[in-house]
Amino acid sequence: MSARPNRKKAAAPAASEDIFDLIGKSENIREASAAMQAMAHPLRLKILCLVGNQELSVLEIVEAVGTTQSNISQHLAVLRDQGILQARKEANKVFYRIEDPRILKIIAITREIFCSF
Amino acid sequence: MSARPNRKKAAAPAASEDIFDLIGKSENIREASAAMQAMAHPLRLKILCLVGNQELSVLEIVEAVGTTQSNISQHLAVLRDQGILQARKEANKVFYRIEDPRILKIIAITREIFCSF
DNA sequence: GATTTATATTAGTCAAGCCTAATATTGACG
DNA sequence: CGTCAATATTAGGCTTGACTAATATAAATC
Repeated sequence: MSARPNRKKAAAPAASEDIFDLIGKSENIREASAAMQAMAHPLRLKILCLVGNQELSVLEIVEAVGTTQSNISQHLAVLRDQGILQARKEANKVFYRIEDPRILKIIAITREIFCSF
Repeated sequence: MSARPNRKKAAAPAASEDIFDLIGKSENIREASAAMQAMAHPLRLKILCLVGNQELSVLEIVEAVGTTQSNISQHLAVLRDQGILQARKEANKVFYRIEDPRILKIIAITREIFCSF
């Protein structure tokens, strides 16, 4: 077991810019990175798992997640600004949901991978 | 359009601990969060996309990604410590690969979602 | 219109993450 | 054994992120 198994072609082109055309534009990387970074925080991930395909008010999220209202509000803002969560205001309350099916898919797979059920 | 559409049951149990049994143990959240956080950095995401299901040496990664060797080495260490990348040393060189099919799946889906091809 | 309820915003502090530069390790080869 | 090549590690400064506490907005209710 010393002969470098499983090696495919190296994909190391002369100009280092070419790589972007193979693995995606750097813009794509930025975008994906930003979205993942927004989702990766433990509280925000908990919020996303909690919301799922429902629609929850801020208060419900605060009570379920268990931290300050201010803290939750700031995390919701991050997710909202990234376009991951959508907000709907009704009278006094604001309801959050995940509109983008791609986000739902990512969360579903994350669950599938990291949770036992 | 004012009557709160798409609302399912609120999933807001009395004891706030119960939530963990519904959306996953807090341990799962931590684990998933850590893995996502490791993958979310733009350079690290680029590394992961570049490696894919190949096996690349550090030098190849450095040249393709385009930053300092030290910088790459540190990012590789983060991914290695998280168990996302596996290293194999052969003589002078170290080859990195993604062993876990779950990680490959996440990357594939991330690509599918954020890249146009 | 004053108070209460629900949410958002701001400011300040503290910790964490990232990059650069320099140095250390490890193996190959003369 | 000394040098080169490949990779890893450490230290330093700097920027960013997160939480707390306090304050602001906005709508409902009395």
